[in-house]
Formats: sequence, C-alpha cells, structure tokens
Amino acid sequence: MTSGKPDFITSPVRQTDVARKAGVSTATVSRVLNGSTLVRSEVRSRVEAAIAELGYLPHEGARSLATRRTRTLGMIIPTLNNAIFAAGVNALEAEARDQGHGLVISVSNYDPVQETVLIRQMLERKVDGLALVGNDRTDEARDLLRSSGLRHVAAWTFDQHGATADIGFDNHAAMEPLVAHLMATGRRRIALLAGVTADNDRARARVKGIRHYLSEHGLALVGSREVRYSIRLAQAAFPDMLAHRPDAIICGNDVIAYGVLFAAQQAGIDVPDDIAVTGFDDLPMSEGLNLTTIAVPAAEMGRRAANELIRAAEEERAPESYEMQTTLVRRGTS
Amino acid sequence: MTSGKPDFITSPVRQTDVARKAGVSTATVSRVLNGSTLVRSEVRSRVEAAIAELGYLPHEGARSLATRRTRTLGMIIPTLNNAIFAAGVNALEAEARDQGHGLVISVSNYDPVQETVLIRQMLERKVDGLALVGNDRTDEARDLLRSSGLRHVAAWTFDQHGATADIGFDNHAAMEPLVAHLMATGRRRIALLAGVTADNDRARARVKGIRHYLSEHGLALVGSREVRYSIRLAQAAFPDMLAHRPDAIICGNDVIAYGVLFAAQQAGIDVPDDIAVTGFDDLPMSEGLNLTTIAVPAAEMGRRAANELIRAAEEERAPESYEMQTTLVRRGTS
DNA sequence: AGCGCAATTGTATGCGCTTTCACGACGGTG
DNA sequence: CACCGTCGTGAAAGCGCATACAATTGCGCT
Repeated sequence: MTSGKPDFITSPVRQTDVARKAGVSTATVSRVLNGSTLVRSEVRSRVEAAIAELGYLPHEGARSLATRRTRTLGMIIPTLNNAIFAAGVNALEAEARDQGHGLVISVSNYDPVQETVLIRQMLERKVDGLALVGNDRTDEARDLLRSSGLRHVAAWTFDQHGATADIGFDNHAAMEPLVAHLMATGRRRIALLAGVTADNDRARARVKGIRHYLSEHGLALVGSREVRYSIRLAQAAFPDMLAHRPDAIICGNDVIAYGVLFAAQQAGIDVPDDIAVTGFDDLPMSEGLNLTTIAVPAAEMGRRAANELIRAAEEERAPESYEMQTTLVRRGTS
Repeated sequence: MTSGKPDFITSPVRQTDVARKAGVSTATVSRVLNGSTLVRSEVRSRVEAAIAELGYLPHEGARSLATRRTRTLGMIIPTLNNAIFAAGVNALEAEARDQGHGLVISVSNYDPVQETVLIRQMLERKVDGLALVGNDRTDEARDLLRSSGLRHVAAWTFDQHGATADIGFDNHAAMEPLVAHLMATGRRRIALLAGVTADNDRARARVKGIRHYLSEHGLALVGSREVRYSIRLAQAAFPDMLAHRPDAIICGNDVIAYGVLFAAQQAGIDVPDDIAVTGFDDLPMSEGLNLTTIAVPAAEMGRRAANELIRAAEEERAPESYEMQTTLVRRGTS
C-alpha cells in the first residue's frame, strides 16, 4: 500500500488469461468452472491451479448473458421496517443463497405504482424468479408479468382461486380462531384498529374476516379505524377507540397492538381486565409483552418462495401455490 | 389466458427488433435509450414509439457487460432480524433506487468466513459498490477487496485511522455520555450484559468504551456477560446479572435491554428504582417501553453509504469516510 | 494393419448491448 | 463556389462467457 497508484484495476483477468496460463482453450476453462465431467483430471487440476494463481473470478454478468440465467432472485416488499417482512426476506435470502442464488431486493413503500416500476426493473435485470407480497397490483404490472412470462409468486396471501401462484396463508380465515376466542372469553363490544387497507389486500381480507366471523355470532364491530404502521400513530388513535367503549380491541398487526398497549398503560386502563387487546404477526416482542396474537410463518414463506421459484426455473415450469397455516397464540392481553 | 400454451416466451424483443421497426440502426436505439442528445427529435420519437409498441425492455446484463457498470450496489449485513440493520438496509435501498441503482443483499449471520464467500460473490456480480458492516474481516476478505479494487465502505463503525472508508459512528466514544449519565444519577454498581463480541468489532468497542469511561470515574464493572441477540436469551441471563447486585445494567443493544426489562418485571424488580437499565440503538419500541438508550443514525448511514458509493463510482475515485454522531436518549429506565 | 467409437479438447459463434469510427448532409464562410 | 466544421447516423467491433460442432487422440477389435 505504499505505492502511490491506487490499484483500481477491475480484475483484468479473464478466462482467456487462465486458459493461456494453463495451456488450454477457454472452452476447457469454462468446463472446469461449470463442473463438466468431460475434462481429464490432470487438465482439470492444471486449470484449477491457474485459476488460483491468477485469482480469477468469473464474470457473472457475462455468464448469464451466455446462459440466459442470472442465478438471481428478485423480491419486492412493502417495507423492511416491519420485522415480519424482514424475517421473510431474511429466510428467502438464506434459502436462495443455499441454492447458489443471489437476491436483489426493492422496497415499494406500499405503493402499487412504485411496485410497477420496480417490476419493470426486475424484468430488465432478468431475475430468474420474483417474489411479491400480496396481490393488489396495477393492471400494467399484471400485464408486464404475464407478457414477460417472468416466474413469480405472491407471498403473504393465499387464494384458492387466484390466478397467481400464492405462497402464504388465507388472511380472511386466519381471523376465525381469534374471533372465536374473544367470544369464548365473553367479549362482546369489539373494536378494530386496522392497518391501512388501501392497496393492501391482506389488510382488507383481515378486516373482512373479522366482520364475517363476528356476524356469525350475531355481532358487529362497535367501532373501526385504520392507522398507518407505527407504534406512535397507533398510540395516538387509542382515544378514538376508547370512545366506542369496547371490551376488546383487535389490532391489524402486532406493532399497532404495541401502540395500543402503551397507550392503555398510560391511560391507566387495565389490559385485559378492562379491555382485551390482540395483534397479528407474533413478533418476538409479543411474547415479552404477553400479547395475544396470530403467528405467521414468515420464515417458512420466505424459504418456500425461494425454493419454489428456483425449482420452477430449473424445471422450466410455472411456480405452484402453497398454503400455510396461521395459529392463534393466546396470551395475557385477552 | 384461454390459450392452452403457457406464454413463457422470455421477451424475445431485442434492440434489433426495435431498430428494424423504427427503421434505424441499433446504435440509434441505444442512443435514445441512454438519452444521447445527438438524435433528431423526429427519429427519437419514432424509436420511442417502436419501443412502446413492442414492449421492449433493455437487457441490463448485456448493458453492463458493454458498459462495465452494473448500476447495482451490494450490501452484506449480519442479519435482517435486527430492526436497526433492517432500517439501514431500507434507507440504503431507497437511496440507491433514487439514484437508479439496484441492491443485491446478502446476510452473513455474523460469520466472517461466510462473509468472505459473499464478498467473492459480490465481486463476481461486479457490483459498482459494496456496503459492509464493521471491520472485523478475514485476511482473505481483505485481500479480495484490496486486489479487486472494489469500492466499499464499512458502516456502523468509525475509526479515524482505519484503512477503510468508514461511514458510521465511534462505538467506543458513544458510551461516554451513557456512563456519565449513570454516574450523575448516582449509580455505582454497574453490570454489563453485552452482545457477542467475537467477530464483532462494534460490540467490542462498546464494551471497551464502557470500561474505559467507568475507570475514569474510578469504577469497574461489578459483573459482565455476553448473550446472543435475542429477547429470550437476554431474559434468561437476567438472574446471572442479578447475582452481582447491580444498581444499573448496561445492555449491548435495545433488544437485550427489552429482555432484561421483561425479566425484571417478572422478578418483581423495579426499574429504575431498584435497577437502571439502558440499551443501544433506540428502536421504535424503546419509546413505548420508556427505555434509556443511545440513538443510532441507521437511516442516515444507509443513505450516505449508498450515496457515497455511487458518487465514488461515477467520479472514479475511492469512497471517503464520514463520521456520524450517536445521542443519548434519557428515558424512564434510568 | 485398419476401422469404428468414445473420450477430450479446440474453434468459432453468439448472448444483447454500447461505442468508436467513418461517412454523408448541410450550412456558413472566405 | 469550394471548403470546413458540425450534426446525425450506421457499420462493426467488442464486453466475457458458454456451447454446438469439429477435430484429435487413443483404444479395442477384427
């Protein structure tokens, strides 16, 4: 490092250099690189030695131009600032990596128009498969996906009759055990503090599910509101909820529930004696806060999405749907 | 969709097709695509019409093979299951996207050997810049980075005299205000529940900082232990901490502090009357839990890392260091 | 000795794009 | 009116790799 020159030579060592050094053709180098069996082991080791000596690194871009496969998966998620999505991405990345694939990720901020732009970029990057969240999409996005033939799956959702390959769970049905549980514990004045439902089919399905199962018990929500995903905003919405005099507040997800919990504590309202509170996601914190919630198989979704996408690409078929289950986790807040 | 055939035709429309349709050469199409000014506006719109009609999407891989730029940044982080890293990635992705760059991300699970493998993959993918966390690395990784000349920055750390471009904060110095605060509030029996320090220069620097500033007050830790990043494990470690009869427990990060808080609550120990508890990161939850902690500029780090990397690539120079500040956030647990 | 075949290796082409260079048209100038 | 510079465009050469196909070799057999 005492040399004055910055050694910014972008690895000028190509397959040709390796070939020359090993006294073979580039075809043979390529064969060694790709584990072809038709290379004499003596030649193979000669090539491997040359590779090591030169510190040769194959150029993935050139490789994928030639093979028409990028060994890369794409994922577009609403946000990473939600632990449940982060967990999904974490698992998807791990699985993709295990299978020798990279992951390019983009965040849509819950905006379908933005998502459409990102889908286009994924198309240009020629990812081998794309994982999306939910099924609320612009027509343009749908067209893009259909006409390009890009293999893709929709996570966090499951629709028996949907057109896409869904890898997730039924958000509507997931609410049934929760409602049943609240009924069984004598709650009758149920209020809902939902997540934003615009452009969010999962949130909408949950709301619909809650109303549906409640009506089966001859009940309706005593109050309902939406808030953006944020502890603070949920906290601020608490007085509104209280105005309906509920004996239970169902929250669209755990983070919203945390906000409600903190607000209730500050307001001197006892949970669960005065009001029951429930969440959705079962984040790690929820155990500590003793929050009744619904556990979501985020890691499993991520793993399976990656796996299915890679498998489908290898077998040159369309990815298939896979349904997962959520489970009610009863804790102290209900 | 009534057609029996799956229309898996991977966009067979190339620049050549657009060129033919518009009655120009591929060179001109390329110029239009890249916003060259030397194209007559009449021709330009003809080309644009052809692009739209054919639904042409440029092949990013081929483009980067020709330009030797991938318009892609890489990031290798220890985990995504830590909200503070997720926030950093989120911001980095947003900034990269704003600048027209993609992001390929990999998770090392705090393993330097794994990280080395990932660095090699990033090298093969020829990312324009790479964001890493911290500076604990294998010699091989260091060699790889040096000899390849890949532009990279180390986030979450800052060392005046370090060899890498650091974009972060001084983990050692960050502890000074915290220790001072505990001193000012009369705490003398300080215990430490640190994160794992192996392969983690940030965690080590924090521990060292705590010991250093404590010794300036003529004190030493009454007890010290490490735990992996997990609420539950931190909870389980609480009795060990208690055995030292501390009047304050400094935790390596907020998540560990949450575990301590929950454990204290279960043990009937009052915070802060019996014991003060502090964290590190200032996650969104910490406000609700009223946790005294140290705020880390995760989003700013992400943004600046992306920005610096892209800027450096454009200007063909080495990325530069940038120091950020942490701030003590005094709340109810101390 | 001559033939056929399998095992290896090399040659050459192309993946889809950018970019250098050459070329033609055109307007202004001396 | 010849000349020159500028602008707009096309032809063609790669970027670094994989791979179809050709070529070579060695071997067993007849």
